This record gives sequence, C-alpha cells and structure tokens, in this order.
Amino acid sequence: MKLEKKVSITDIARKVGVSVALVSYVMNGREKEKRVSAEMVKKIRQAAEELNYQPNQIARSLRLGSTKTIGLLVADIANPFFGQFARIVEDESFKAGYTVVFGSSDEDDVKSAFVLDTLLNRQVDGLIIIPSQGSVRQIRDLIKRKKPFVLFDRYFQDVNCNYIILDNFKATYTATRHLIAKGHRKIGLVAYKTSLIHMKERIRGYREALKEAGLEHSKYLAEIKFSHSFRDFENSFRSFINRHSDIEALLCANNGLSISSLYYASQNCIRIPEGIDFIGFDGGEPFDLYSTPLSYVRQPIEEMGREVVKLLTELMNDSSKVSHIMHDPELVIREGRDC
Amino acid sequence: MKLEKKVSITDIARKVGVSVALVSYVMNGREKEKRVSAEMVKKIRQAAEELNYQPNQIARSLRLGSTKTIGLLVADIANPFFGQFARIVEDESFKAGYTVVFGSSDEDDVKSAFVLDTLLNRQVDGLIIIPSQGSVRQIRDLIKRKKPFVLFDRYFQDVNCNYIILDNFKATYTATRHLIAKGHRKIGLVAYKTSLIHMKERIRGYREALKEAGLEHSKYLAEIKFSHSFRDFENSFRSFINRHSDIEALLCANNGLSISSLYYASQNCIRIPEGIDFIGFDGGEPFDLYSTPLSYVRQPIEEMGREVVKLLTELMNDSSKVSHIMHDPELVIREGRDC
DNA sequence: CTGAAAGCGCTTACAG
DNA sequence: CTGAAAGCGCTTACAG
Repeated sequence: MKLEKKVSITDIARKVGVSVALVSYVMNGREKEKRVSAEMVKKIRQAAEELNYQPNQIARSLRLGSTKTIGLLVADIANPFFGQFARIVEDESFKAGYTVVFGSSDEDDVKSAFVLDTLLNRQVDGLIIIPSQGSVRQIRDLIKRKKPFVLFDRYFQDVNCNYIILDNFKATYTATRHLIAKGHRKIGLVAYKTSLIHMKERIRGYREALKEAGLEHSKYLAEIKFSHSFRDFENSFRSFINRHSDIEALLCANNGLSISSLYYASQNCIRIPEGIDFIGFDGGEPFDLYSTPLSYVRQPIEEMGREVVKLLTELMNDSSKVSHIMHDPELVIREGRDC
Repeated sequence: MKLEKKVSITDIARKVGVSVALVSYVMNGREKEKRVSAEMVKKIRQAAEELNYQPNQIARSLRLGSTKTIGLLVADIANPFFGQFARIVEDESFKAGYTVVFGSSDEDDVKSAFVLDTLLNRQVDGLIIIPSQGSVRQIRDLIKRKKPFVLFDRYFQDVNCNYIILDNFKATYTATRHLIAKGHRKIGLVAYKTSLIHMKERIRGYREALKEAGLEHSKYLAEIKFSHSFRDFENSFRSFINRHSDIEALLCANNGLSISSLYYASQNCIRIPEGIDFIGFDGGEPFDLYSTPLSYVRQPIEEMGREVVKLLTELMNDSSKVSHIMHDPELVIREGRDC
C-alpha cells in the first residue's frame, strides 16, 4: 500500500460510485441535514478510512473564503513574555478551531510590514498584533480592508480599534508609590525611548506618583534606545548610573529592561536591595531564581491572552463592535528569605 | 474609496482590458520570459497598484500544490529553549520564502497527533518536529506519506529519517568528567523518566563517566516523571535529595530540570556551589542572573536551527537524502566572581 | 506578443 | 435521497 498522491473527495466518490457532493456532506457531518441514506454514509465512511483520506484545508479555504487561521505578530517570539503569550493564544485558538501563524517584528516597522503582508497574503482570518513603533499606517490599512484584528500590549491613541492592554499608568504609579512608602526618595525608572503609548503611560505613572509626593520626577528617568544588544543597553545604563550614584531604588518599565538591569547589577556588584532597591516588570524564572526575592509588577497574562482570542473570534464572526479593554496590574511584593 | 471585497487578478485584467494570463505573468515577474510588451507591463503594474492588489496565496497554493508553509511542532513554545529555537526557524524560513505555523505537543502523544493532523490538513510543505514520547507511529506515517520533515532534539532509533540533534552522550559525559576532576565523588543526575533517546543518551553519558572513574553510577540518578507542575517535581526531587543527603554535585539533563532544581535549591537554602556543586543544561537568563555564576552544557542552538531549516528546504526540493546530524555540545565553565 | 481554457479540491445552490 | 455543475483565485500548457 503506497500513498503516492494524496487522495481527494473525488477518489472516494469514484470508489463508492457516488457523487462528490455526497462525500462532501458526510465528511462534514451534514448527512442528517442532507438526509443521506444510512447505507451510503457507512460506505463512504469506510472508503474514506481505507483510502486514509485527509481533507485539504487549502481547497476548503479557497472555496469558503476563510482559512481558520489566526496571524500572530509579536515583537520577538524568543522573548519569554511573548512566548508565554503565544502559548496562550495557541491553546485558545486551537480550541476554537483555528491554527496560528506567527512572525516577529523586532519592534521594527519595516519588518513588521513585511511580516504583516506575508500573513495577509496567507489569508489569515484575523490578527493579533503587538504593534511596533511607526506601524500606525499598517494598522489603519487593516481597518480599511476590514480585516479583524486586536492589538495587544500597546495601541495608538488616534486609531479607533480593538485592543487589550494593561493599565500601564496604574502599574508604575502603584510601584512607585510603594517605593516611596518604603522611604525612598531618589527613585529611578528605566524605560525605552519610544513614542509607543504603553511606555509613555508607564513613564507618566511613575512621574505622577513622584509629583504627588513632592519628589524630583525627571532627574532619575533613563530613556534608553531599544536594542537587542546588551552592550548597547550597558553603555546607556552605565552612564545613567554613573551620573546618579545617589540613586536609591530602581523601577523597570518592562521585562527586557528588568533582566538587563539585573544583569548589569550582578556584573557590577551592585547588591539588591542593599545597594539599590528594585521593582521589575512581568516576573518570570530569572526573577524567581535571583539571589534575593524580587518584587515586580505582574500582568494577568493568562486572562489577557484568553480575552484577546475571545474578542478576535467574536470579531471574525460579526465584526462590528470595538472594545478597549484594560486590565489591572498586580504588584507582587517579595521580601528577603531567611537562609 | 472602500475596499469591501478583495481584488483579484481578474479585476486587474478587466480594468486593463487584457487576459488574466498576462496579469499573472507580470505579477510573478515572468514578463521577460513571456515577452510581454513593455507597455502592457506598465499598465498592469499601475492597475495593480491602483486597485491595491494583494495576491491570494491560498489560490496559488491550491494550484501549485505547495503552500510555502513550514509546520513547527514543539513541546512548548513558552519554554525559552523552544522559543529561541522557534525564532531561528522563523527567521530562516522567512528568508527562504516560507511562513511558519506552529503547535505545542506538551510532550503528549495524543496532543501531538492532533496538532500534527491540523498542520497536515493545512498542507504544510514540510515539518520540523520535536517528537514526543509515543509519537513513533505519527513519524512513520509521515514517511509513508512522503511528507518532508526533520526531527530535532530527539529521534527514534528504529525509524530511518532526517534528524539534527546534540551529541547527548558527550554532553553529560564531559560534564560528569568535569565534576569528577574537581574532586567530587557523589554526583547526581536529574533526568526525566522517558523512553526518548536524548534522555537515555544523557543518562548513558553520565553513567559511563562514573564507571570509568570507578564510581557509583546508579545510586545518585533521579529519574523524574515529566510534569508541568513544579509541585510534582518538588515532591520527587525532595525525596531524592533526602535519600541522598551526602550528594556533592548535581548535573541536570535539560533546561527545565535545571531551572526546577535551582528553584528547589533556592527555596530550600541549599547553597551552590558550597552545599552542592552544579552543572545545568542550555543556559539562559536565569543562569546568567543566578547569585553565583553557573556552569552549563551549551547547545549550539543557532547553528542547529539554521541547519534544520536548510536541511528541510533541501528535502522539500528533492527529498531523497537522509541525514543524521549530530552537534557537539560545549561545556561552559563559570567560576565565582569577586564581589 | 496575447487569449481561451483547463484544473487544483472543495462546497453548495439547484434539479430531479 | 442523489447528481451535475458552477465557482473560489490562481497558473500554465496550448493555440494563434
């Protein structure tokens, strides 16, 4: 028995001596509705089994105009935060009968456009997008084409579309207040230099908390240019730290920056919390294994991921509503352990 | 200008007043070969531009019998090791004109079969698979169907197919010898209980090194049942550690086990390397940020990832050869720092 | 240099 | 209860 060429509905029809319509009906479980005789059903099922028939989704997609595929555009799938997110998206999508195609933008709008085009040509039914800086036009285009999508993690203020994000202001506001309450006065924020709203909001939350407490709110803000290279981060961060050797506590504005800052600290013998107190973003294994328990801002990523897929599937079905959903962050406080 | 329904090659043909064949030729850059007049080419290009034409890959795929899509079946995309691998696969695939669809098996053969079927129905041109225990039949089926694929990380001894793996024996053999050379005698290995060859080989490498040194080679071997829950790991590991309080050094057989063991150690005030010496697997951020520099077995994952895609693209083109490629591990030794 | 037409594998009105 | 046929959007021999 060799299976050189794949078997189609036509092969089954021929074998049973019946039309392809019948086969299509029973393969799609519509034999009741179409009142196919029990005998036929049995014969067709058996033939399909014997020939080891596998439906061709591509042909089905072309005919139906729907691929049952979701496109996922992340900044970088190798980043644990996005990897975790991708996993949730995958699980929920599969449950809903969708498959997921992904691509990484590297926070670069040219690459983002390329990946987006590729996914669109593949006729994805909908998209989940972590938009990168400068990708507004791409998003606008999606709206014009009436392609369902939901933004995650960030959005654009002047584009009215679906998004699910963290309450970023509250995240850093709460964290900063916590540091102030602990008695710190010289509190730094390590953020990325970007026009993206999530960063802007995180910076605003930090500043607002400092202002309310009557503290310096610009001096200790490090806005670092995005780069995949630790060297680049290191150079910027070193000059920041050297300029402000009196800094008492550090808050980081996302996961990558937290990891890089911690790495810098451990390489440069800066002790936490004795030397500098610290609050990170997003948690993860590096946080759990750090020499001292680290506090961090937690995003309810499971819920958010589930909700993104839920919203998108709704959009792919009726496509009229526009939701802006914001989730509350949680400040996870961890204190020194006794060993 | 609204773009309700997507524009097709037919729309362009109609607009220019020409046949669809011409349009197809110029859209595929075959105007030279087909000697389309320069004037036509210009008109068609312009019309495509004006109508904002986007080719429909699905239709193209159906016609050509190739989707330019690679299926990636990993154990868990949220696992940083696989996330990193996925990123390399993504980059190389895009470069080669392929898009990637993925799914996680959770090391479960039922889930693996389901994901595999989904990807196959989507008519992927080829597959990259981290095979889970009990998925031999699925792999055999792929061969029977002549679907190009390459296994990564593991393989099955009695199935002759393409794979790219680490020299697993050498990995643990070298690491164990290093621990012996440091003077340790009671050396433990934390491994998963599985029939998968990569684990078997890692265990064999460990044992062989101990045997050669005339040391106990079974007593300190922990074979732990795979689970996503840390609690499960903790229970098994605790009883192992309690039974062997005299253990001097620990080697871990993969990334997940390394992280879990380190977490257990930090939770239970076991100091590394003073209490127990340690060598992990695969490295990563948790390793870099650990309170003390950790040694580990490094896989050349970038090279391996690139090679997997290269091999697969070759297979998708001629499909005759069978390669078994094994990469050398590298033992990364890191000593205490001075702060 | 250009066009008419078949066909990839499926679904689905429309007849009977 | 079942079949013949159109059509999804594309590519590609085959004519001319």
